[in-house]
Amino acid sequence: MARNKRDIDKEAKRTEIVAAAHALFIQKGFDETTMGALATSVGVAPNTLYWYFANKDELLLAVLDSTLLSLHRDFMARQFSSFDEHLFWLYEQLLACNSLVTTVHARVIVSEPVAEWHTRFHHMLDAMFTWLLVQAGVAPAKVSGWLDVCTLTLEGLLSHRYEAARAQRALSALLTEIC
Amino acid sequence: MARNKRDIDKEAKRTEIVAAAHALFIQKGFDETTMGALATSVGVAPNTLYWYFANKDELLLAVLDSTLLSLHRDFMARQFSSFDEHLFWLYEQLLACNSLVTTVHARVIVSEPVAEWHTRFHHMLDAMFTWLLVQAGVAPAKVSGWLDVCTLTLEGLLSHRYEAARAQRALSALLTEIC
DNA sequence: ACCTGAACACCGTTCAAGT
DNA sequence: ACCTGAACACCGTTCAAGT
Repeated sequence: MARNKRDIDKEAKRTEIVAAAHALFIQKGFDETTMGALATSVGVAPNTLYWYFANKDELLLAVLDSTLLSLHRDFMARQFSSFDEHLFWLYEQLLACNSLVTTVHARVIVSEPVAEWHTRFHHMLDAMFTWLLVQAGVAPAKVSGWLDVCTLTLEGLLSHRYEAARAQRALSALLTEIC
Repeated sequence: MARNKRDIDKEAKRTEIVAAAHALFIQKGFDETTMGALATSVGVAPNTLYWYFANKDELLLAVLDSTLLSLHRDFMARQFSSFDEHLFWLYEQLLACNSLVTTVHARVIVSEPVAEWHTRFHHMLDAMFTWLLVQAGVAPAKVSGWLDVCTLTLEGLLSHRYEAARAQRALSALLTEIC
């Protein structure tokens, strides 16, 4: 996309803003991060942010996309020996940005673009779980029934911030029963 | 609690406000319901609400409590022939106020009283599911492992507003495997 | 005791103006 | 093209004043 130096600079600035927003959204939360605070963290006037992003929700979408992209990158760079290891790794990764999960669910109701992103995200999760379950030897006919249980349990564990031990126990209960 | 006429009037007014807030929170959502809109809906000045409730979160807590109370009342007035029927009934009841579920999860992070209410609510759900699972003949040793899976799946189905058929399928997958 | 008008602090966003 | 100061609309909340 970025053709000339000007485009590259603009892209770099966008990336810088998204990085700062990512840090603040996770540290303070989306609602608690004001555009003013984000602006000072980047060293710019609040309204300057609106030259790069139409509004706060588009900024959220950019943060979500970049988070998912780096998650995917890390995933590809790893080898997993078992279904368990795979699932727990994913759990730990997502736990680091669990406040984003809650934020998405809150904004889905009021923002159409966020709702679309949320749908796409779940399609991705579904595809991943289907692959994992089939890989683990679950009969394809039974997969569809378990899909939502797996996804929702995982998401619930994140948004409720359960201690690692409890999350482990719940995921284990699921796994031993399915496989 | 209400001793004399004055207390009764005050309690009645509080109940009226809570009822109006309940309707608006469910119809429009918590964030999208301004104190001003709620005030006009009750026919009073916005700041009058602060004579009855310290802030918007306390109003939310009152709505949550009243919702839970009437749910409990309805529950007691019913007979359930099976675990399935019981669970689906609960699902349908909670679906009617699913936006409150999302709101609670969003406010838990920032409001201590809401966090306490949320903890109490999950204790209640845990107790209920334990009772149901034992009733259904699940070995007590296995109950604790399934508890969180049941709770989180139920909550996830609500907050994601899945169509009835899909929710039915997920809950059925859980039930047939557990029992 | 109960209610209100006016005001405050804050926040997302816009706009006209600068370079 | 990129950035800013000033302003706008809105919202939760407070406060002094009314009855």
